[in-house]
Amino acid sequence: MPENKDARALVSTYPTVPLTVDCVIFGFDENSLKVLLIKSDLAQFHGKLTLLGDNVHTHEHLDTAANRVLKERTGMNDVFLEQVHTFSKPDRHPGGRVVTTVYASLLNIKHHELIIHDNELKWHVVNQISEMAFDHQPILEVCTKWLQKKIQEQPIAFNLLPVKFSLRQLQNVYEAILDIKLDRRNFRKKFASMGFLNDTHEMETHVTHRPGKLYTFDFDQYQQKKKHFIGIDF
Amino acid sequence: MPENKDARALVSTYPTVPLTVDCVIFGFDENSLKVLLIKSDLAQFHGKLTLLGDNVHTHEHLDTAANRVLKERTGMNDVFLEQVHTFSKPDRHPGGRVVTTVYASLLNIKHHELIIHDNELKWHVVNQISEMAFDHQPILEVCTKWLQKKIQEQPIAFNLLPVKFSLRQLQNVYEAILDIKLDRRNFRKKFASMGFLNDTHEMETHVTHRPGKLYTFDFDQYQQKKKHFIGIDF
DNA sequence: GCAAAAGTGTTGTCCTTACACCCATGC
DNA sequence: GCATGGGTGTAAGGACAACACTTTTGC
Repeated sequence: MPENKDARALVSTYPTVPLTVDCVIFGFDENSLKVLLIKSDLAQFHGKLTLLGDNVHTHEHLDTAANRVLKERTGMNDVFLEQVHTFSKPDRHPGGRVVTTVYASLLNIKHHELIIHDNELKWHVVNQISEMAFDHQPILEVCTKWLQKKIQEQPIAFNLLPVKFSLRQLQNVYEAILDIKLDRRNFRKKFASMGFLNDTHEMETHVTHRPGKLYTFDFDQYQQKKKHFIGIDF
Repeated sequence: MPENKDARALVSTYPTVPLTVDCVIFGFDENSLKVLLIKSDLAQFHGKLTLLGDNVHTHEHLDTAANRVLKERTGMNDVFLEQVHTFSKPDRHPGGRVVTTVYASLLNIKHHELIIHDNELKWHVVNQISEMAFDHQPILEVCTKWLQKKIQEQPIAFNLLPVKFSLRQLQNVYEAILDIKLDRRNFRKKFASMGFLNDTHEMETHVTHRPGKLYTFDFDQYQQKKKHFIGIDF
């Protein structure tokens, strides 16, 4: 039988835990997938790399906290920010029990020159990162896998590119993130047939080869045409 | 410059929050998707339906907590349990700030007769649930969408069925969860061509029509053959 | 004129879809 | 024998994979 408990009294019996958010901010430059990292403050991790994180305020929504961290650490408003997973191994933090919810964000490196350099904030090539503080290395791996799946299902690769981009740049994003080679002709046909790319009638400039056309992504078209049923496939 | 902070001192400055886990336990019976729910203890929600939840212990991994809740509430060990999302709206709980991490689980109703009936633990047809306590209604919607995506990508529909099942039962699972009609012949061809079904050479019994063959799902075959690259498609 | 990448089409294969008839069982 | 769902094949269309040559630019 329900005991008609008082909510506030009940919650006051719950143990409490420090919460943090960590942001995995992906960027793309020089044909490599990069991630924005800082160096740890903590003595235990003497200068090891960490994700951009901070504790969550007492009455703060985690989404809000992630946006706040992104802004505090980089000065930027979010381009795209999504909750990926919550990590809770009891000994994951040397300072005691801390649960962290991880968000991922994608942005264009060139559009967001780094102005804040606290804790040596810098872009790092994802597959050249050797060692990180806390459990941030496995967290980054989870987020990279998340990104690999995501770019195949949703048009978020465009967030990594300038507003106007060439098909080669787009293909580079896919090849770098998925770590595969794609056939150029088939790749172009695929995107042409989708109908989400607008020809700007502009061309690349200052390239040492034949310039390619520049396109923009037509988000409205995508919203109208996007699929809702994919098909059973595993 | 890093300040070489002490980890424990740093964490002690973080605000702390009560954490819970909630389990969305899906089952399938009488051609309907069902979910296991209890009635709320709380005065505010006088008998409204809630997910199976509990607070997280001080040094407990969230995965462990979810498994514990599943066992405490139903007496069962998990069939399949996966973290879906963490919900943190500051006012989501009338007792004050509570953050909850939601896990989803799928199991076969017939294999797990309910022995515990605390808080009127019962199966409810998912699309006939009118009102729930807390934010559990939107949480359930998120999990239902998660399930719709998941059954198209991974062979988890089998967790909802007996070990030996007919193709009709399998198709019913897909049709009920995705809320679509599928062509019977194409459905059968699809699964036949996958090669993950083993013919048991047994038949349905006590059915009022021609009995269908019974199959088992070959998990080893699946592990060997499963795809790793799906293809760009959005 | 040379290097480097852009641009372009066809063919075969496979997967998906649409669709209709006979069969085995319980009653 | 009748109602109910089981079991089966084929043809057309669409998507994907493989593959080579010409064009444009900077230097």
